[in-house]
Amino acid sequence: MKKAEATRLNILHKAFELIYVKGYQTTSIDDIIATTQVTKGAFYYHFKNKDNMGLAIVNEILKPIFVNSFVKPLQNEKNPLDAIYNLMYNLLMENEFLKVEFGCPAANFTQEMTPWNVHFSKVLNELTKEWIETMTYSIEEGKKREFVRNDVNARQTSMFVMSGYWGIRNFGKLENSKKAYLPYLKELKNYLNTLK
Amino acid sequence: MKKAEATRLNILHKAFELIYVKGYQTTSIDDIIATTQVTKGAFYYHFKNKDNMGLAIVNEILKPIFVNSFVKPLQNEKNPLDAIYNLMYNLLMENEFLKVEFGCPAANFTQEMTPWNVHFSKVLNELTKEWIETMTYSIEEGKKREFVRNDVNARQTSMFVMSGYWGIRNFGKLENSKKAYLPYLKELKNYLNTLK
DNA sequence: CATAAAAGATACCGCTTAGTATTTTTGTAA
DNA sequence: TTACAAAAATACTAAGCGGTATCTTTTATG
Repeated sequence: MKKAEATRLNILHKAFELIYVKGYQTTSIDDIIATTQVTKGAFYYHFKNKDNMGLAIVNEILKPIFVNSFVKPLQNEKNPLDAIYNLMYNLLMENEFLKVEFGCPAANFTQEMTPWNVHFSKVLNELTKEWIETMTYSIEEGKKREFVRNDVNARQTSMFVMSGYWGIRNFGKLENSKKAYLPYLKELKNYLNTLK
Repeated sequence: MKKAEATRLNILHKAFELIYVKGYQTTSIDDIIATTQVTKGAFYYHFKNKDNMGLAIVNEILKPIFVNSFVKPLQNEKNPLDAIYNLMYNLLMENEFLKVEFGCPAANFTQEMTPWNVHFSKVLNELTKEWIETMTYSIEEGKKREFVRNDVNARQTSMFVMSGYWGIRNFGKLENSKKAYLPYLKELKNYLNTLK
């Protein structure tokens, strides 16, 4: 990897961390260049402006993480209900990258940027759509293999599950404790069992 | 009502609207005094600083709305499952105050302020706790009247329901359409039916 | 090794921010 | 009417913001 590319990625990674912790609007470019040890000239060599960098973060950092952690675990799994529960358990309880006190990066971005910048909304919407679609497909396949009742509406279920995840992330943030996740996970299991 | 008190409340109401639409951090005091037609001197006569005003908004504006719209509809209802569904339907589809494109004010505040100001977290936590508690009690009562299965965990269910609500609000914001609410509501109904 | 372009450093600009200090107006009770 | 405090207006500050212009260093290539 070229040095310039390394500098760029370094900015993206560090900035993403800062934004995940502090929020986008309250993370200043001066904050970013201070923690990356990169000067303003270097920053503006690589990015046209702040939003340009923000979009790069979503596309180049958040998206791959999302696909790897949220989408892939649902693919090529035989029993979708187990896969969904395991995914949620993993994301909430075990994932070392996602921290309870900072919530869900995608949800954070959505809430903060949606009123301001349509480009963010667009990309984030594509991201969530991919998740919903994958989960929906996974449930449909599960029906064929008789892991899931035939009268279950796959898309409806996917949206219901995703909503719960986003919501409990926000609640965990408020409580600042993973304990808040446990009753949610238990009830998620109950709910998923009713779909068998 | 004294004129001074009217000025104060006017600031709180207008500021709340602005913050609901734009977010707390990105709503400046200059924005607020511009839309309220109140001068900076008047603003700082009534509030020590911005966060002081923010807390007053949560306590004096958000809290009463929350109790009226979220908590009261669950009280003195015989069938908690119907009450919960009707509440959610009402909040998402009919409530004239809550707008799909701006999400849930309480959730917005939570996400934005939790990393910064513990006072906000505390008040917001009390708010949600009140909701959870009311819903939990309502379900417990429903058990006694045989509207709800006896093996249902009331608190677990409440947290599950609340999470879904917060999550779908964020999703609605992203999609910018109430259509996103419909599959959620359908599946919520399915879920609630399994608790009978 | 020369050279040019890529990459990065430095200083600064115009503007906005939250907050303060000071003055002026308004309401009310004696 | 006067006295005085409550309420509001005005002008200002210091710091922070995103962004630009300009200069210097590094790197790749003939």
